[in-house]
Amino acid sequence: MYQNYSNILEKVDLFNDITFSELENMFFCLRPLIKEYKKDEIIALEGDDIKNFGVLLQGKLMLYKEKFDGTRVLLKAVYPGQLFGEIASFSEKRKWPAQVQVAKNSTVMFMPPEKITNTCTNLCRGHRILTLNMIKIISKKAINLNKTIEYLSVKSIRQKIAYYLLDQYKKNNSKNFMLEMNRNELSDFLNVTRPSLSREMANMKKEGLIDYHRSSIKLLDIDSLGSIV
Amino acid sequence: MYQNYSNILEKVDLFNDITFSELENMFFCLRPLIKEYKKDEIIALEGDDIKNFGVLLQGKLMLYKEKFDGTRVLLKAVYPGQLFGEIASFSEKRKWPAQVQVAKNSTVMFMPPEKITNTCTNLCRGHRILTLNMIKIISKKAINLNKTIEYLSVKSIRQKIAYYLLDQYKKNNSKNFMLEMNRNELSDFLNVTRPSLSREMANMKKEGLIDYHRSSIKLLDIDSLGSIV
DNA sequence: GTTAATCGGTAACAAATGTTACGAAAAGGA
DNA sequence: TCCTTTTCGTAACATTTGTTACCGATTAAC
Repeated sequence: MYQNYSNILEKVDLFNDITFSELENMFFCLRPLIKEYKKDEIIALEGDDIKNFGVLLQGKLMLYKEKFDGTRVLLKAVYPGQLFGEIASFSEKRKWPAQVQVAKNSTVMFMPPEKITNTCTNLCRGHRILTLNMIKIISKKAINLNKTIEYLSVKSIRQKIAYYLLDQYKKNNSKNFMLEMNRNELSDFLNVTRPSLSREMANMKKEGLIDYHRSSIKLLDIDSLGSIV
Repeated sequence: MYQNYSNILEKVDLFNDITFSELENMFFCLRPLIKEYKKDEIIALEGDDIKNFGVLLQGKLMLYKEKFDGTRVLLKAVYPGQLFGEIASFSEKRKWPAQVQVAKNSTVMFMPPEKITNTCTNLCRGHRILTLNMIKIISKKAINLNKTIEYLSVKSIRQKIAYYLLDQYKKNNSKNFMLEMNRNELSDFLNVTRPSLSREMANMKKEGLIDYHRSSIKLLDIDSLGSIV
């Protein structure tokens, strides 16, 4: 019954280094629940009790945070292979921290967190790796959160831009690269308004720190960019 | 040999729900390394390879982040019972993310992360709980990081204040409470300057939202505070 | 009790950022 | 190709926040 999903299951980080046949055996023990959802369905509401964490096999989900006035804010999208709710499911409170809504028809695998932490009686290799993978996944999320905090703690727009561009520079290993986001998304990510972002980028261009046209960026003075940060 | 530390070991979250005698047995397998440090010693530099994560048994440590210009910023303090470096030790890169320096003469227990994830041959109860505790600890850190991000994403000072005060309100379960931080620390936490914080608090006092004197706070209009957030 | 150090409030001014609006360039569709 | 929509740059102005400086209140040290 899991055969249909074999190619997706291979891409799930939680199942890294576990062969499909191993996995099939483990599922007898893990007993994951597989559910199909239609677009716009709501999987969980913020504050609901969380029993299982989810693994998205197919489709796309959106996480929304409810604000006081009833409006909601998009937190992030979940793509196939990714987990959601796993951090909350291991926490004390065990409440969904955000609303989960289906953006495209989706297939979700649900698993109780206890199955990750309780080793099964026959001490299988797969189970041990599962635990290790889970720790890695959560650690990685924590590291990414740290990164986000670094961006947000920076005060001036110029610093944010420099910070971001130097990160991209390291990532691309080149002074010329394309931005992965458009101006709107970037301004959102840096938590500033688009015109303010554009203005500051224009200033930096004037001063000869960078050059750009639309998404294509050229870093002209790495040292000065570094000293801004 | 671990007897000296028994009262401290009981307070370490990583060892929750594990009795001291169980722990002593486990240490034969875990083989933790216990080291003493003098004030001002440097335990690790940012970027160093990380082999073990640490558990602070006694003393106080400071984590510093190096900036481009050589200056460093205090990230946070580590107190007895807390872990440090555990997230990085489970990540791909395995580098120390910050400099670790001794603030007060300290005793540190180091443990290799593999010992947490590899169940030992005799499948002891303690080991399973250790893994569970570690997942809980990392999850909790991730949740706290999320909280910090929420504070930082808020744009206006007034929103930050409202956000913070409502959090404290929930925590204390009363409209009257004492702030746990002085103005300097609070302004630092909210990532604004002290005079700006004071000014905005004064405005909110004028408008009848809150009342305060020094550290003692009284929330006068919860609904309005809520609608600010 | 006296003195010094720290903490918090406040105000004037400077600087940074947001707001709003508009137009040109680019991209996408029919 | 032409039209529409989106994206981006830009400018004037409003608002918010930071900076600097000073003073009184509180606390700690002697």
